[in-house]
Amino acid sequence: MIRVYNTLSKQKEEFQTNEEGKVGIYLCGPTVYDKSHIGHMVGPIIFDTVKRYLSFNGYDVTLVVNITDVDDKLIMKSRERGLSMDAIAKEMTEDYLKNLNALGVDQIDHMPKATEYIGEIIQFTKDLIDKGFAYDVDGDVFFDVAANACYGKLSNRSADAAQGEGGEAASRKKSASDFALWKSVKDDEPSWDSPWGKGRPGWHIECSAMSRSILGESFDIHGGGLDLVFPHHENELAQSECCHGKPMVRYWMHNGLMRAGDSTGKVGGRSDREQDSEQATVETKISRSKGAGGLADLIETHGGERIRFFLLRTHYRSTIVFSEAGLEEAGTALESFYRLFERYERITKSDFYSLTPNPLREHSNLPAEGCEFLQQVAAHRQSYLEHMDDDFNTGGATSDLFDLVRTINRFIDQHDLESSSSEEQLAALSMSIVTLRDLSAILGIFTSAPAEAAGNDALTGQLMELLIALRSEARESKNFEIADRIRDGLAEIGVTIEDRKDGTGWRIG
RNA sequence: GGCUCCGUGGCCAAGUGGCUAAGGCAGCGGAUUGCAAAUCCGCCAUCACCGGUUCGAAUCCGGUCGGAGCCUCCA
Repeated sequence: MIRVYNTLSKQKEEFQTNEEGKVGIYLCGPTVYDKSHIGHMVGPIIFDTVKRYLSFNGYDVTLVVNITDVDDKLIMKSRERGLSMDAIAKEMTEDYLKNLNALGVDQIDHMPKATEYIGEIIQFTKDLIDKGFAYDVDGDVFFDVAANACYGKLSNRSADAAQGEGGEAASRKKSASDFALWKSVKDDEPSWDSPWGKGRPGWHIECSAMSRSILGESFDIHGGGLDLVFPHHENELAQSECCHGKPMVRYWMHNGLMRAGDSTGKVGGRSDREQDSEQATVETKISRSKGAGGLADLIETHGGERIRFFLLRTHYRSTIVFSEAGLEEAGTALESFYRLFERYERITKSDFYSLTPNPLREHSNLPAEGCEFLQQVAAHRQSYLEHMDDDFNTGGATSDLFDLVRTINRFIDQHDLESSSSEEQLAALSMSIVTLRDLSAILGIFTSAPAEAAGNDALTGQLMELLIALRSEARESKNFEIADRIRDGLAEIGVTIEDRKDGTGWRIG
């Protein structure tokens, strides 16, 4: 039984779907007015993993991540850069997609853009007016919060408490907490025709319209960052439920925000931007140290797998404090997996990455009767699945992966499989490795071989063979001075030598 | 001011009423090794503080201190 924490009820609930075997997930994606930073990647990685796990459990999952490509910030950016809003949105969407790809996020089924759903948005707005939940004033349309008795149930606020200054449109609103569904055009802003004149959609309505179009009036999971609970999701929920007269989603899931390690405030948050504007000259340095910029750099230096693993080691609802040191540590931790995969390949002559994971939980059971080793593997697998069943506890689940690695290494050591092995032993080893393959695939890690370290080309390989041969000769004749000089010299240039029973190996790093 | 959340070993981090408080990084001791590397074995916490509830609490309740988020655009 899978349990999911629901922001609406503030507790974990048994996971049940609207439609047998099917799951619809809608995740609020970015407003594409600037390059994405690492904080933007948290949600996609988590919900990519959620989909993988639900699919593993036999559900047919549809994951939708929207792109907001019309909004105030985009309009400002477009004036700033002298480019069309469309051109900026396109550029930043490409950047976003490139980053998702590098982080192994490949489970998204639909990426609707607000500008492609203007018709649906207008229809939704009309529906709300017809039902008495919205009103139009001078070309603007506002949602009438007072007409919605349940307003505030997601963020636990009363309509009064929810009202801010009311913004620039305050004078035209009935109440300061009312929010725009449709904004009348100003100056040279991009606009579309509507029953209320030229204008553009408000921020929240696009998600209500697009989720309805793709997933229906009521779907299973709605995700986003914790910062979206109010006002965005509160307003979305109000719009959709007033319009349809039924629950919009079963489970509201919110991920914790990423925080910079060297100062307060979330990555990409308000203080970030204030600092950036005040100290434009050192922007790069500040942004880099806070992870708010240079996501491409981070991916370049650390690799997507390390970043993904770093995020998944923490529970999705907690705050993650970003630091490059944390990323480094995640990288060190991943090394033990890579070492084991190499060991497996030396023993079986087959490639870990060419193994096909079992797509379904029920097919990934392993026959462990009479074999203590496989029983231990099965126990770790069981523990892993229990962690994941419990509100997608990826942090707990990774510990089972490490346990699995140790258990497999111990088995290899105890039976000295690197020297000789029986067919039974090889079969057991393979089963344990396939289990590791299945479980890590759920987290979206180890899906493909890591890129070859820079400098590892054919010539290097030949030179290394030569050096290793020379060193082996030196060792055989007990000339350890020469042998160690070779090894230490290589260490200095970043090459590690490993003397194993079946020969000497080397690696960069 | 209102609404949330968090405080577990040197660092990161699971666990939210009951077997010996996961796992990772770092460190220490041992096996292995010519010495290393890799691997394995072992060691390293009573859970911010105070009080309460309970047969029993890191886990529930109250308070104190400390930190974070939202209330305005935000993943």
